[in-house]
Amino acid sequence: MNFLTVLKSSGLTATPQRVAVLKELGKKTHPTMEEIYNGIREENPTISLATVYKNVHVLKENGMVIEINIPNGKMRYDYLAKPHIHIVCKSCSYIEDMDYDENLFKYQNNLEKSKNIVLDRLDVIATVDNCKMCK
Amino acid sequence: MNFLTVLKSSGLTATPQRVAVLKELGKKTHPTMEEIYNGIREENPTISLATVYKNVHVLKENGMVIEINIPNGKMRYDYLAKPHIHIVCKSCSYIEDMDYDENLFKYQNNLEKSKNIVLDRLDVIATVDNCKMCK
DNA sequence: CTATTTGCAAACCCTTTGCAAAAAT
DNA sequence: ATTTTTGCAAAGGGTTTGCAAATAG
Repeated sequence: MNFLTVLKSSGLTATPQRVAVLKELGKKTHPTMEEIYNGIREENPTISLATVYKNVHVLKENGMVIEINIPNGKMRYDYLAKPHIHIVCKSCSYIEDMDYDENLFKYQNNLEKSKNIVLDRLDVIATVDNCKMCK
Repeated sequence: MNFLTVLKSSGLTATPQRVAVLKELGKKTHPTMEEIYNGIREENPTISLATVYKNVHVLKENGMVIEINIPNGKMRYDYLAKPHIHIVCKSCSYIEDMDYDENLFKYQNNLEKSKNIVLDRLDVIATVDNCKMCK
């Protein structure tokens, strides 16, 4: 997967910093801004945090990245996700991805029909008190 | 509904400020901290914003209030809600409540069974680009 | 050559905290 | 009398912004 090409074909300016942000988002799952920043700095120590913020937002506005709003936590970002839900552990903040299932699609369809609206997104965050990743 | 009694029967200290916060949350739907604060100040001009924050968190920890994490917006709070989802307009931030339906209950049950977990909450936020409240 | 992006530092906004005085039980 | 809460002001933490220099197209 060529991140530079992905950017150009979306009509975005392909600076090394922007490529690095996209690459970093393709690497980790659900990183915070700080994690993206620190990840990039290993190879590109001169990038600034402000540039990471600006680029993540550009990618978000262009539909390449989604924002995950975790209760009691920092904002997290996800690259090119097909619709899925997030299971968040309240103890350790570990995030697990889960696919949509038939019932969720039905729910969305019923909602759109009954209210005569088109949903932009349907974000589902399930929280659990503990998970298998907890110490 | 007697808010003072509600507090005492939960074992909480019933200060006038805490009663006022609970009363305000019972009045408005999905207020922000600032809106709760300003609402209370009409009748109780000496309350401080810090006190509102502290009390909302006490109420949240005692299960009387839930937190609604809207994309690109301020945190909002909701009094004693039976499970429902929120439809948020991206243009004007208007929030509409919707009941769970059968499919959503099925989704939650399947999820809990298939992963052998018990969910603390299942938060669903649907976003739309425009709504009937938009100017 | 023009438009966009970068990086820095400062500003911003919401939220939390420390602490002494006040109030609740 | 003891414990909890209040209110203030200061600090904190994440995010955004203004702007001149650098880079992309």
